[in-house]
Amino acid sequence: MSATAHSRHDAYPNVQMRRLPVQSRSTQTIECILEAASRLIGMAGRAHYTTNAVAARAGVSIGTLYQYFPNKDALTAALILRVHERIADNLRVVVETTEDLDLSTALARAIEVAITSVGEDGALHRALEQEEDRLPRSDALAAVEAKIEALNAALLERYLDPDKVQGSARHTVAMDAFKMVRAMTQSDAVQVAGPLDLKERMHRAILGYVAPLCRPDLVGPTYFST
Amino acid sequence: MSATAHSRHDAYPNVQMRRLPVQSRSTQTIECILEAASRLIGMAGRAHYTTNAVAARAGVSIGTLYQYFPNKDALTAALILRVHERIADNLRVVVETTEDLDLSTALARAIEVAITSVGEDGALHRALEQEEDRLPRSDALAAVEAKIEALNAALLERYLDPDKVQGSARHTVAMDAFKMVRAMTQSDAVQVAGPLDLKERMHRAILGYVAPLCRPDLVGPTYFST
Amino acid sequence: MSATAHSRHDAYPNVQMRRLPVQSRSTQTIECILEAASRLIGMAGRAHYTTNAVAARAGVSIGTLYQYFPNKDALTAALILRVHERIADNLRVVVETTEDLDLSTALARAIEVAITSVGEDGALHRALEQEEDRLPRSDALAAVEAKIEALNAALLERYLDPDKVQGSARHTVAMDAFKMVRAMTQSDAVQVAGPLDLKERMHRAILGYVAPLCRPDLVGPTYFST
Amino acid sequence: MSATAHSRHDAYPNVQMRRLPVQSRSTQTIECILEAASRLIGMAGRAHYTTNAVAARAGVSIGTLYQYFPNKDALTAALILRVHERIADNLRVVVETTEDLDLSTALARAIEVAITSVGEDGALHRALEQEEDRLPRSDALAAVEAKIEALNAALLERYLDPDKVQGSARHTVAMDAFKMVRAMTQSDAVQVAGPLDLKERMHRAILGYVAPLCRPDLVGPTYFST
DNA sequence: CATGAATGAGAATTCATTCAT
DNA sequence: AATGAATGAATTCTCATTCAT
Repeated sequence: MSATAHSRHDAYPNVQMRRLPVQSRSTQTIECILEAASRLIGMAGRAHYTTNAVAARAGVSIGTLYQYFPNKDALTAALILRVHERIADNLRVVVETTEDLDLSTALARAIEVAITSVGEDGALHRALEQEEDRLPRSDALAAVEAKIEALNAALLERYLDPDKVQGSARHTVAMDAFKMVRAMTQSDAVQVAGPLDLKERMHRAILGYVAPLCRPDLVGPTYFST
Repeated sequence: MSATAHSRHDAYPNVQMRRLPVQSRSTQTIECILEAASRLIGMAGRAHYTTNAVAARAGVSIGTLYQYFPNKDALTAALILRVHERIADNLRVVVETTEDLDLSTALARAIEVAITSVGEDGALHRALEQEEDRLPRSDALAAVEAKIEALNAALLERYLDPDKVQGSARHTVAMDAFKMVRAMTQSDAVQVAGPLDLKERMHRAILGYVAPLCRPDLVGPTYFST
Repeated sequence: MSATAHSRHDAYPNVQMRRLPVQSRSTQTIECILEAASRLIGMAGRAHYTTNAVAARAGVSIGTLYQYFPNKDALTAALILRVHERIADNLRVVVETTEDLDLSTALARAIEVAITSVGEDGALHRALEQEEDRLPRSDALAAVEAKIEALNAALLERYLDPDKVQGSARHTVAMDAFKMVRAMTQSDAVQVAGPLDLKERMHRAILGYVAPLCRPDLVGPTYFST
Repeated sequence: MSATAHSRHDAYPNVQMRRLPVQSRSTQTIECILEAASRLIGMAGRAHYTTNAVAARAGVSIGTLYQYFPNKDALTAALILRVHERIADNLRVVVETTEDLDLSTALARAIEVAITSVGEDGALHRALEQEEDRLPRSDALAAVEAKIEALNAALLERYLDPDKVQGSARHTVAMDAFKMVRAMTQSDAVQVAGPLDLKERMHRAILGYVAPLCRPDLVGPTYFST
């Protein structure tokens, strides 16, 4: 191999897809492969995430998989992109449906969506995060991540108090909130229920961080003054 | 080769150390191995974390490594244990040195310690977290984790308001705070500096979450009332 | 795989041996592997020259092969080196034993040696020549080739007429003669016997080329004047 | 997939073309495919000579390629045949245009033609030679080779002295000369220029071999008598 | 006839683990 | 105890070939 054969430790693995799906059959095949990959990396742990296993689970031959993805990393990268696209989609919905709400209520909705979406494939998210570090950031991924950041910023934009946070710090705060949601959602603590369930705890945490930086009149009910 | 040679995918890998170090030379050898493993898993990424590489880097033969660790997972488990012990040590110091401080000041100190310690081996922490999911939780690890939880609880115990949080929820809140620290520390946002630097953002976040659950007279300065 | 996994088409494959044989057991293992590789590439054709086949034929496991050779190209390069070393050895003997002979007799001896040596592994030589083009020229190989050129030059040096060939052309002529021997020896024509057997034809060819460039008094009997 | 899908290592690969081109469009397609194959095997090295690459380069689908060639070996065989046909064509021209010249001049012309033709696709020639060993000799190829041998023989026929070479040895000598030309032309020494350029060296070599076997009155100027 | 998606045997290579010395 | 050569199952990836459309 050339560039090829065993490129597991390559500094810059090629992460682009090999063949763009033009016909509907191809699109479906690719979807099957990604779905299989998702399940394997999410359920069984990295060790079972092998290209052969993915192909088998997708019901296609290993050769077909490599027709679309030049190497395993490209498949993983496609998976990462897909997950981010779903996050962006969810965020977009949240942004659109919270335009007229106060901060507290808006956050409650955002958290609800986050919990639901991560509940579906939390293990996948955790597993992919590690891979993300190692893989080169494709343009497509960078674009989606930019969109996510923009959506996050848009979500908080209306509430942030210009006197307390300015410029890029606005984005930083928005991303902090986003990361807190991700972290708490994925954490083992998810299972814990009871008088203080995850949703309320997350609401308290995010609101506690963000509210003091926002315009008081748009915050809504908080946990402070009591 | 026997059927058991490759235990990579075994359901329950043996995670116990093979031989407890009784002599000082052994202890030193083990320390070398763990140190080498730390560096490899932390710096180069999981892909370069191989038993042969660890042995080479530790300056011992692969046979010697297997003298002390029955398999790779046992080595990884030892690494995880070690990291947790360090966290516990750090926490203990924080607990002891914040006994008489108000919540705000105590958290500031805790955050400082966390940032420093993770700054030293953050990549290691991230990499190990994934392994942790897969490996069986050894008694030793469970004990250290219990200690960490206890220390966290102790840290907040004095401040939490019994009217607002009761029973096990106290632990949950403490661990939430701990996890928020871990998550924010390890996140890429670390690099961001400026008017709102990481330390202050973390302080805001944790305090925002915890303060409303505490006795107001012990909280100290917050970001709310402004 | 790192740079590794499948490097078949790499522009610059690593061709160095991985571990130099220090113990006698290792030396023997390497020798076995090279011998097996020789036979496979020589007898069966490139298609059967696979690392697994080589290991099997050498009676070692595939892992052992890769302990010494980082990839297939390195094995091939070692083979090429070995073949050239043998050529150099043969040449050295010829040079030493023809010091006092006339050109015609010296060439006859050289041709005899060449026919014998190539007769042993002519197919190997042909197969390796192609690989040689593709592989990077290691320092070791360059050194042996330089030695071969020097020996060839030394062989002819005494006979060449300074008035007819000067400077580097002397080397060129020597190498031409050498290549003619190689080419004719390896050619299918080898089988042809009869009134004009291979040995005589080669003698005629080389002598016909070289003699006119040599000092007449040192040439000895030729085929011309008749 | 059927057991016969991979015929790579078959003892006797089918080397016949599947469909004789009767229409001009087919002829053109075949020509495109062969041209693409030529370039790939010649320029990029055997490793890039794959059926898919050939089809892509030829601008046809892989299915179309297999319409005309039952397998890869058949394509290679067609390539070999084509190269030999070109050699035969060149030889024919040389024979026809040297009828009335003396040996020395005729050889000079032949060498010139050889250098030119090999200069065009020398790498291709070298690469194909190896394949030739492995593939079964088709009737068509045997015929062209016979024609080449006949042309070579014809080229020398007039000059050879019946007293010095008889019968089949005449052919042997002719082919020796031909092979020497091929070998020297393809060798690395090609690049060397200077007082003794390739053309002169080849002339010296062939003439040195052949002239002593020829009728002195037809030889022309040689390098001997000096 | 042409297309190109799909196939899968097989090749290269890695790495956890064993065991003779 | 320590060493490190040897092992081989498992993994990634290629490419000749088929066949439904």
